Amino acid sequence: MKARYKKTEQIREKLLDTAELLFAQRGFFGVSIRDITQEAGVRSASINYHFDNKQNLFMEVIDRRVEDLACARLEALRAVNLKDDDIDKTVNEIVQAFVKPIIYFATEGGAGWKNYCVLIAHLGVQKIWVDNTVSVKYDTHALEFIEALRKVFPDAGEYQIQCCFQFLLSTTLYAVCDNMRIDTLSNGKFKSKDLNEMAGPLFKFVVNGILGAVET
Amino acid sequence: MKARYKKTEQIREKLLDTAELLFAQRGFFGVSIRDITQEAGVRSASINYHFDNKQNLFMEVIDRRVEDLACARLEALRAVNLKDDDIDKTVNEIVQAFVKPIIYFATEGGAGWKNYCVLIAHLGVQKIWVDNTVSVKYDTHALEFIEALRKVFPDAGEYQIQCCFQFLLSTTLYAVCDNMRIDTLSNGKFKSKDLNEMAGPLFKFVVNGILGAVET
DNA sequence: TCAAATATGATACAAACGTTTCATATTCAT
DNA sequence: ATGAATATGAAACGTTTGTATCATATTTGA
Repeated sequence: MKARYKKTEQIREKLLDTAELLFAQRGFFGVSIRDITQEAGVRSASINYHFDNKQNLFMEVIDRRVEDLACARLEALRAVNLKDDDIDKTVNEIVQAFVKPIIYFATEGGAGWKNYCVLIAHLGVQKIWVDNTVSVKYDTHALEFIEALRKVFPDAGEYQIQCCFQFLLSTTLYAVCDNMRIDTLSNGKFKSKDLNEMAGPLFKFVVNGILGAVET
Repeated sequence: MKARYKKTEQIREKLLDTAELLFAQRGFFGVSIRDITQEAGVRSASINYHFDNKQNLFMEVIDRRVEDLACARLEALRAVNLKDDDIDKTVNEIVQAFVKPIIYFATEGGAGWKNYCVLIAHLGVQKIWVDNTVSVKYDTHALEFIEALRKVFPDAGEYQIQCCFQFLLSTTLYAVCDNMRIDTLSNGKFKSKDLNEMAGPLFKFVVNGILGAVET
């Protein structure tokens, strides 16, 4: 680990913020090192100096927030009483433990978090990024949620459980991806920015969906 | 419209197939013209000759199948009796009208269709592509599905209806994106390739989800 | 069959790419 | 205050990018 001056930390943060924004908008290949450095107002060699190379900068962008999100989710999940007899309530709590943290960060965490959520939403549907980043960083905490679902539905098929988690994941990711599709489809009547407003319908949808999908 | 020789059609198809495959794997910016022409075994100037430029080739890749998918969906949707009193059944038919065609094409339509589905799944979560391609090509038929849902749930809020369509869409797109996440999360026990196997749980999930989300 | 239309192959272009270099300037523990 | 460690600025590296050129070859309707 390279020793650092105080000011360096600020430049690294600035570069991470800018990269996060641009990667979220156009993806890894759609953004050049000069795009990032120009937007951040630093020299173009900065990224190679501070992060070695572009790929590594990308990894650090992902890494920077992965812990916060995973921890918030797991903390919420561990507060759920999986042995409760009220299955509807338990499923609801599991779903909320998964969804609420990311919605919270996306809406209240500042611009950085917002961009980060958009970014991982789009990484999640691309095999190359799932292999190289998403799976590596998120699988362990994803497995805890799958485990929780299994405990709630001991009689359900393993495949049904896996599917339910995938459906929960896809609905959540698409909700935070900020593609503004709902804006155009509703003729501007509704804004995809209003993530908190969507939380209600989303919970109902996923909870009822899971309860329906594990039915034997 | 430029007149064409017979053989040209074959080269254009070959280029579209190859571009479709590579764009699906790495996205628009992750693929160069030389990547495509090399893989297709033609000279690198071919794309500019046959398609003017890279962006236009991309558009033609999208265009090539958009009609087939939209038509299959709308045909199925129009066969649904929206006035039926059995709401569960009607919702199920609407969902099937939306999901079945894309699953059919992705599994039985050959490699080209498979790649195409992966591609549009990943375009759907990126604002730049939603704006420039997805919305342009798919909004009209999406609106018909939203309209159908509204007819089935005349008392539901407009926002709930919009959300339901978004949830239906996200679950469907993620299912066909072929990111193989379920393979790693299940330790290889289940394969995301088995789209037909997932169709059952998916229908149950989405139908029950919608019924739950529109509840007032 | 022949002339006009269209496709090919090889090559070239300027611009943008990620990365490296290196002398100079700044920082910080001592 | 000093010296070793670290950061900066400007320039350049060799590739790769998307696109254009143009003489030659092929295809086609007449």
